[in-house]
Amino acid sequence: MTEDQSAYEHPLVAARLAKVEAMRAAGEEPYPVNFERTDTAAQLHAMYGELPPSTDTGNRVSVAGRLMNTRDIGSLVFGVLQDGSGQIQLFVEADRLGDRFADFDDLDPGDWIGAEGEVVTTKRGELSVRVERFVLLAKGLRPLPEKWHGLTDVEKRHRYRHVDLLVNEDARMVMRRRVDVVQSIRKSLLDRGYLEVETPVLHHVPSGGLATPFVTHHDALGMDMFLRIALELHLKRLIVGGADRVFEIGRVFRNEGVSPRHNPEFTMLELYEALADYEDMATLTEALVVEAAERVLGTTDITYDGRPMSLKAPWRRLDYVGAVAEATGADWDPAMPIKEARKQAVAAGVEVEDPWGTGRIIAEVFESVVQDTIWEPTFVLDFPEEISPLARRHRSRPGLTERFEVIVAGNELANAFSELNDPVEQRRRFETQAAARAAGDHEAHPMDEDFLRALEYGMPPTGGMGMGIDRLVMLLTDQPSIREVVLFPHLRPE
RNA sequence: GGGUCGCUAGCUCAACGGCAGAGCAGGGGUCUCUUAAAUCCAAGGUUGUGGGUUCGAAUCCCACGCGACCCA
Repeated sequence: MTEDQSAYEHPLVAARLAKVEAMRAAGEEPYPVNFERTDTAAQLHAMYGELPPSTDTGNRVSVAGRLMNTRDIGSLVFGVLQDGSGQIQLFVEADRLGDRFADFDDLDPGDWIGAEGEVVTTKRGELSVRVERFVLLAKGLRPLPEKWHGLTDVEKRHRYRHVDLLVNEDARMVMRRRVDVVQSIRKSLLDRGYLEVETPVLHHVPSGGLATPFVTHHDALGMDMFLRIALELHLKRLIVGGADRVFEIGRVFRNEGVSPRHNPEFTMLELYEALADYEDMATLTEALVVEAAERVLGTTDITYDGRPMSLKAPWRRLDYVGAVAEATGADWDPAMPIKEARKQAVAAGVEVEDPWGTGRIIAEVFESVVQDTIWEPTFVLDFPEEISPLARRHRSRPGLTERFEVIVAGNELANAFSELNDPVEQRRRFETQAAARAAGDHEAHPMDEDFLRALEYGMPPTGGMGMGIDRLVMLLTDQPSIREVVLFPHLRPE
């Protein structure tokens, strides 16, 4: 069945193909060009909420969708029709259909049909369309999964998402909520005067983040290019160009391992606001998440992985270095000698690599001993400069930057800075990163002269924030894996 | 990259060294009020792939493929 060549020879497919050929032989088209629908399933249910049993409404409608199941009672058949809005029962009587009744009986689960008839309720009270006429809209050649259990094999659900969506209500719910979350964020930002923009996916320098890029090649230009790992530097160019508030919701690509929390391509929101700092970004980040939860779920009290969680603002605040100090019972300072930092890290059970400075070591200790302990959304504030090459120095704390991450359920949800806008300082940071890169750190930020040139024209004080949309959707749909919230997750070919 | 587990009919699952089975779907019947309809009959398999052990392998061993989870 999985081999395309032999699929048509499979008895279950061959039987359906034979029906197609029989229809054509009888002068009927199994894949007609169109069908006029008057109502969807959801519209009918909304229109006739609570009718008593055995009601004839006198309303003649036409509906269209996939026939999911039939219950054949001799000269009476009940069908379940599923369209994009929901399901509606078809009530099919031999008396009413005449010669065509046998043809209805010949339909298979999975076939697309259009049906016309009066809206009625059955003796049991089920809202139905009492079919007077029907037409096959598209023959399904492959059998549907089992009607009760549906498709449960995770690999098949992801590989054949179209089947997953048509038989699993949960899959449809997750897709719907993802769409609603993105719409909510877009609305929240548009309402605040942000402009939605699109920036290049193909980059000359894989900049704006610390990650390994995918490399591709431009034939005509004869040069390698990189799929973007972040949206940051082009959006900042737009702030230089005079935009006050911009955002982009776009796909970024990171050439790293696949895990329940990482897909090689994922969706990022990034936004930049002139004359704002990271405190403004914190307020905005809370608002975006709260508004999405309220619009999509109607509440900020959610359950994730079996545990309750409140998304209500204000969120807890935690000092980054302070949290590491508390968790390890040792004093930490980004200015402390690397030797000492290394010793304390080892004491905390963290392995240290040679090119790392104190800031990077603190970051590793944070991820190892603090991050997993955070459940409800928490701002972790003031990151070491070494691991924050695009964030401005903290206005009062040496060695630190004005940067926070939002950690939820042990995962990074968002990352924001008061942006570094001093081009000379930015150049110095890039040079430091380039040195780390030369020393073997493949995820250090590369030099980006083109961006520096933009900064040299003057970027106003700016706040910026990036958020992982997939992770937000995971939270709001209570899904443990990113593969459940990405419609078509990465899989090796069969 | 390492470890553990999984892969049997279209789908959901049994059988765990001794004749590969069931339910649903599909085929043929009965039934005008079903909601996973009920019911009778018949059919459906290279047990992920390739080796090996054995009188005998879905089952034990090895390799490979794909996936899940954990670790790096």
